[in-house]
Order: sequence, then C-alpha cells, then structure tokens
Amino acid sequence: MVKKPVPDATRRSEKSRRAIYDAALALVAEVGYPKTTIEGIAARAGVGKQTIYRWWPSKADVLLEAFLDLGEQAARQAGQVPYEIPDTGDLAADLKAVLRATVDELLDPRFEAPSRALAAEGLVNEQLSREFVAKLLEPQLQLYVNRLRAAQATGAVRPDVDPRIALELFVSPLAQRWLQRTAPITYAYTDTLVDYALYGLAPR
Amino acid sequence: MVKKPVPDATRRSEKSRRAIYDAALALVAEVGYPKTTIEGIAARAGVGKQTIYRWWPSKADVLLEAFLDLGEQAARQAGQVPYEIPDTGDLAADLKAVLRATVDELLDPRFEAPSRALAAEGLVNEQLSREFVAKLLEPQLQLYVNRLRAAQATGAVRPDVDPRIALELFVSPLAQRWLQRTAPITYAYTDTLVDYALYGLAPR
Amino acid sequence: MVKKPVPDATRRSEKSRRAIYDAALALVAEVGYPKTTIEGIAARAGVGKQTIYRWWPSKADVLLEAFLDLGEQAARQAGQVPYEIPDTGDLAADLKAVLRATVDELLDPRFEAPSRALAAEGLVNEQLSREFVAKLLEPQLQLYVNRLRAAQATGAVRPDVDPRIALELFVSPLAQRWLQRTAPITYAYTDTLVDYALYGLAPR
Amino acid sequence: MVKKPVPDATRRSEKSRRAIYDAALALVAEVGYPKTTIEGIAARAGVGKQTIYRWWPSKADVLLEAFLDLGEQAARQAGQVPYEIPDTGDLAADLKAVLRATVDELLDPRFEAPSRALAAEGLVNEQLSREFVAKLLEPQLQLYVNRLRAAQATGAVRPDVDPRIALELFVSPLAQRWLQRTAPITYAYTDTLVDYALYGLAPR
DNA sequence: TTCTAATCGAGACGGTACGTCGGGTCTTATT
DNA sequence: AATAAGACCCGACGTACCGTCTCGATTAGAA
Repeated sequence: MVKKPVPDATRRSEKSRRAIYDAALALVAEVGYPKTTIEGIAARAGVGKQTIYRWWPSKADVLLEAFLDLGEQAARQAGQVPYEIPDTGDLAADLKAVLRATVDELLDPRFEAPSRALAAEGLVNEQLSREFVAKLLEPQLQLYVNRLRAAQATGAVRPDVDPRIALELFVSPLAQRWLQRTAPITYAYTDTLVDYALYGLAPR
Repeated sequence: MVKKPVPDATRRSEKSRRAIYDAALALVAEVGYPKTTIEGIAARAGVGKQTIYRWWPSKADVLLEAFLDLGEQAARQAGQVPYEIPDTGDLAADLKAVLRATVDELLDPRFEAPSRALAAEGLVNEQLSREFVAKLLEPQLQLYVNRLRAAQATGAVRPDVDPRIALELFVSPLAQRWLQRTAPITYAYTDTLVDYALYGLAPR
Repeated sequence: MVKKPVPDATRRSEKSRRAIYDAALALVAEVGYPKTTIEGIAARAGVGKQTIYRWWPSKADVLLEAFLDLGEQAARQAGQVPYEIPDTGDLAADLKAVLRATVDELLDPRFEAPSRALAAEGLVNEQLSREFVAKLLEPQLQLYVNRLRAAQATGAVRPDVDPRIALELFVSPLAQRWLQRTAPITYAYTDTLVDYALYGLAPR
Repeated sequence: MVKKPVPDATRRSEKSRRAIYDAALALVAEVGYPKTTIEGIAARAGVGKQTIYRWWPSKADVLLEAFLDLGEQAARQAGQVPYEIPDTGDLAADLKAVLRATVDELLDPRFEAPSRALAAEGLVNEQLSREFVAKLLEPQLQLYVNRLRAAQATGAVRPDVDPRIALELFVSPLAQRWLQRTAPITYAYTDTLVDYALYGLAPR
C-alpha cells in the first residue's frame, strides 16, 4: 500500500480552487463533458495540472465539487439554504409548484450540461454515483418524503403508503424524460403526473 | 466539405461484423465501457482498426449496433419476435409479470454492462440518444401503451388517462433506480409500483 | 518456398503499363518520391493496385522501369540509340562536349526527380542499386572507357592508365556535386575537371 | 498559421536524448533505415514518442544528430578534435594515408549504415542535405583545401589550380564507388586515384 | 519580520489511444 | 486469365491527454 502524502489543506490556494471550478463548468458547457480535459481545465484556470491532481482524483470529481459549489452558491443567493417543500395544506398544488420549479431548473443551460455529465458518469462509475446520490439526489428526495409524511398525518395520503416509493411516481418520470429525451418536459406534463399519481395515493 | 467515399456494403465481411459485435460486448462486460477502446475491439476481433472506422463513426455506435443485434438474437431464440404484453384480463397481474421479467433482464450481467454504457453515452450524446430511444426504448414502451388501451376498452382504466404518460408511473421509477442505483430493484418493489400506480388510474 | 504463380505476360495490358509509367513519373515529379505511393500511382493510372503488384515487386522497381523506358524513348526520338562519345581526335574537347550535355540532362527537371529518387533508393537497397548500375550507369561509363582506350591508342593518354579508374576523375566529381548539392554544376566546372584530370593522364 | 510552442530546452532530459541516439543508430544498423521507425526508436529507447517529436521534426533529423554526436564522441575519444591532414612534405604520401583511413571508416559497419541512410535521405530532402553537407562534409573537405594550399606554397601543386575542385579528383570517386557500389574500394584504388590526380596538378 | 517548507504555475516525461494513411493480399464482377 | 475496384489485416504515422515528475517562484505559518 503506497501512502500518498496528504497535502496540507490549510495552505491551499482559494483563488486556484475557484478558478478551477469556473473553468470546469465553463468548459463542460462550451465543449461538452467528453471534450473537457484536465489539461484544458488547468490551462483555462491558469493553474498547473498538479494543482488539480493534488486535490481531486479525477475530472468527474472536479466537476462534482464544482457543481455542488454552484448549487450552494445559488441557494445562498436565494437565501433559502434550509430548503423545504411548501405546505399550504393542498398537497397537489404544492407538488405541482415544486415540480414546475424543477422543470425550470432542468432547462436552465447553466445546470443542464454539468448535471447531465455527472449523471452520465455516474451510470458507469459506481463510486461517483453513490456520492452524487448521497450529496445531491437523496437530500432532495428527502424533502418529498417529509412532505408526504405530513400529508399522511392530515389524511391526504393513505397511511400504508411508503413515501420513498410514492415520490418516485412523479419524480422519476420527469427525470427519465429529461435524461433520455424521450419526450419534452412541460408544466402540463408535471401537473398531469401529480394528478395521476395522487389519485392512487389518496384514500378511497 | 470533403466527401468520404461511401464503402460498398455488399462486399462487407459478415464474419468481421460478427466478430466486432462479440468483441465489443465482451470488452464492455469485462473491463467496462470507458476502458473499452476501438483498438481493443479490433485486436480482440482479429480485425483491422480501419474495418471498424469504415462502418461505424464511434465506439458508441458499434456498441449500439452490437446491443441491438444481441436483442434481436435473443428474441429470435425465444421465438417471440412479435413481442406482446400478455392480456389475461387482470391488468395488475399482467404488468407485474412483465416488470418482474424486466427486473430479471436488468440484473442479467450480459445486458447490464452494455445497456448502462449506452444509457450513459446517450445522456451526453444527443444523436445516439435519439437512436437508442427510437430503436429500443419506444418500441418497448409502445407495448405498454397497447396494453393500457386494451384496459381502457374493458373499463379497467379511466378513459381520460393518457397511456403514454400513465406507463411512466411504473416504468420510470424502475429505470431510475436501476440507472442511478438509488435503491435495489426487486419483485416486491415493482409489484408495489404497479399497485400504487393503478390505484390512481382506476375509475372511482 | 512458396511459389508465386507467374503471370502470363502475353496477356498483359500494354495500356495499363504505359499508364503506370506515366503516373509514376508524374507523381515523383509533382509530389516527390517519398510521397509517391503505389496506391497513388494506381489511382492516377486508373488501374487496380493488384495490376501493379502483379508485375513489379516494389515502387522502386516501377520507377526504375519507368525511367529506363523514358530513357529509351528519349534516345529513340533522338535517333541515336547506339550512343557513342564522339572522337574528333581532340580528347579534351570531346570529353568537355559530352560532360556539357550531361550537365544539361542533370538539370532537366523531367530527369532530375526520378533519377535522384532512384539514386537515393539505391543507396539503401542493394539489389536495386545493382540493377540501376548495371542497366544505366555502367553502359554509360563503358562509353568513356572506349573513348579513353582510343586515346591510349593514339598516345594521348599514357598506356599504363586504367581507363575505368581514369574516367572517374571527371565523372564522379560531377555526379557528387549533383547528388549532394555541394556546389552548383556548370559548363565551366566540367571543363575545369577535364583539364585538371587530363594533365595527369597525359604522357610526360 | 498555428505557432507550435517552443519547448524549454533547459529542462530537456539528457538521459532520454542519449537513449534516443543509441536506439536510432542501433536500429539503423540492425534493420536498416527504411524499417527504422520513430515508434521503434521510442520503444527501444524506453521513451515516449512525443519526446522525439518534441525535439526533432523527422526520423532523418534524429539520425543526423545521432550521427554527428557519434562523430564528436569518436573524435573526442581519439583526442584529435582539431583534426588536420598531416603535412610531412610529401603530398602524395599524406593524401594516400588520409584516404586509407577514410576507406577504413567507410567500411566500418558502425558508420556505414547511418551514413548511407543520411546520404540517401539527403538526395531527396534538400533541407537535410544542406545540413548534412554544412555540418559534416564541408568541414572535412576544408581540410583537403588547407593541405593543398600548403602544397601550393611549397610548389608541389601548380598555383593556378583551384583546391576546392582539385580535391574532388580523388575524394569524389571514392565517395561515388562507396555510395553506388559500382566497384570495391581498396587501398590500391585510393593510392591510384592520388597518383592519377596529382600528375595533373603538379607543375610541368 | 524573517525564515522555511509546502503549494503553486509550468511543462517535460513515459505512456495509451486516437483517427488516418498506405502496404500488400484477397475477392468480386467485368472484359 | 488479366483487369478495375476496393475491402481486408496490419503497422506506422503524428496528435492529444493521461497521470507523474521535476523545476524555480511565491506565499503563508512558525520562529
């Protein structure tokens, strides 16, 4: 077992890290993930290659961190770090609103390129996939779980329903359409998904 | 614009094509998609690189064709080329049976590696994605549309439901779990999906 | 020992041969010897590659034959097939005249490219070199031997001189300058060569 | 016009350069120039191809430098870097001695293969030829010029003779025989050349 | 505030694979 | 049977990046 000397994070250059994030996101957006190279990121960031290899094991990890950082920044700007699905008492309306916001985000070009790339890499790279799911996907899905639990408490959803599965009825179709481009994603579509799904979850 | 002279398909070597398919599938299964190289496929198939470049524009296209061919072969062996979802009159039972078979297929290692790889490539390569969807995915989904239409005719499903969207309620979650490894896929899971979804599609 | 079936020369296409000669000479002149390829010759001659491989073992042999043919043609046109060095009785004048003609030929672009190419190939390919020397060079040199022998008979050259060596005193320097581009070749230069050399060959 | 970034010569690996020289010379000697490939040199030298392409534009240039280096090494070993043709007062004897040494060198297999290859390449590649002549050939010939000038000073050679041309009378024939294999090269032959040539250069 | 050790920008290095070119063989249909 | 055409296997080309490895130059924490 070869020990790689752990670099001293306290002396790390914040400027370089930012520049690397920016370069990685910009390149993925401009030339696509496969044509984005470590060398290209380093050159664009005005950084030595070694500085990248010192802190990240692969370009996928660079992009994942850059993307997480982008998300944090966006959340911080919106001032809504502790994100929640609203609870107006009308479950269908709340879900439709959230899904419409998700549609907007999925169509935002700033997000599209990197998240597609990460999803693609994850399909084939199990380790990255786990990290992606744990850090990004599951926290999002947990919000739906919370909201559905609340709905069960008020009787809007049958108590025997597993919320972790139930949420997939409307979340997965949207994800699928987006990832595989099987069909366009619109507000009308997500509204319909919620309608179809909730029929089945509501008590008789 | 330089025109590449179109090769004469009638003189194409069938033996080479088969060998390339086999090599591509074997390598993807053995070393994974990213480490599968055109050079490796050529070497394993006992074929010149040029023979690959003559007929396919990229390794993704090689793999797509190889996979389509694999599917055709499998179907031909099973003697069930005009595939259909059974119609016993019990929609829930029929869907559960089909989804269980799908689970088996998704867990079959012969299919897993190449289809993951193609899905991953499709996320980032729109042209390939379209071909993948058109040649493989949509034909499969159409079978569900047909079965749901039949269910609407017998009154088992509400007539105002769009079958193309309805089918996503149980198909997409399964696909999602498989692709993103968010959770294990089991018979119990698919059965539950069908139950949840059909509640919502059945008449009141 | 694998026997290569000897092709039937009587059925050979004269038209193809001519086309191949023309194409080979043209290409060597236009793009240079290294960039002249068998494939290129075949394409330009409107001939299948196999037709070349059937009759010649290598591109050097094609060019050698093409060049020999070119020489024969030129000689036939000039109507002087049985070539001779003139014998006016004045050895120096005769040699100067012949060398001046040689200078002209060496500077003729039609001859320069192919003969350079053949010389180059010969340096590294002994078999070709022997053929080149035997078919082209030695016959030429023999003419000088004859003329020098005649000069010895008239007493213009010492009888103990070996004509085969003596001729090299003026022929080789010219060849060398041309081949290696060490210095320009002119009439004045060849005249000087003859003067210097004959001093040494003349009786005291 | 794309500018290729000039590599930083101060950081060049001396070990790699030596290994490349050795590999190039060894391969040319073992398999011949045409079968010597950049890939083969790199593999034999244990070096990446790019390291060759970074510093030399072609395999001919690699070989030329390797050969120049070989010559320098040999000269340094012999401790006779400022090489001179001896001047014992007997011009004929001095020239014969030097030419005999040249014959030895031309027949030394370590020198034969690469110098033939370079000569061949030079015939067809003018740029290389100029470099070869300037760096290797002319310095050698200049030694003869010097010796002949000295001979003119002592009256051993006629004052109106151009030494640069005179030297070709014995040097070029030897070179020619060696390059074109028209006849074997021996001490007797070079002695004869000197005799024939000096007759013509000596005063009456 | 100076010293000093780690990080940094830069890029040369040994490699692997790319996509292309051409060599020489073989097959097919045409003459 | 020779031919034009060109697919085939193969080896080398010159290029792009990989991940590792030096090099000064800089820079931040401990002295």
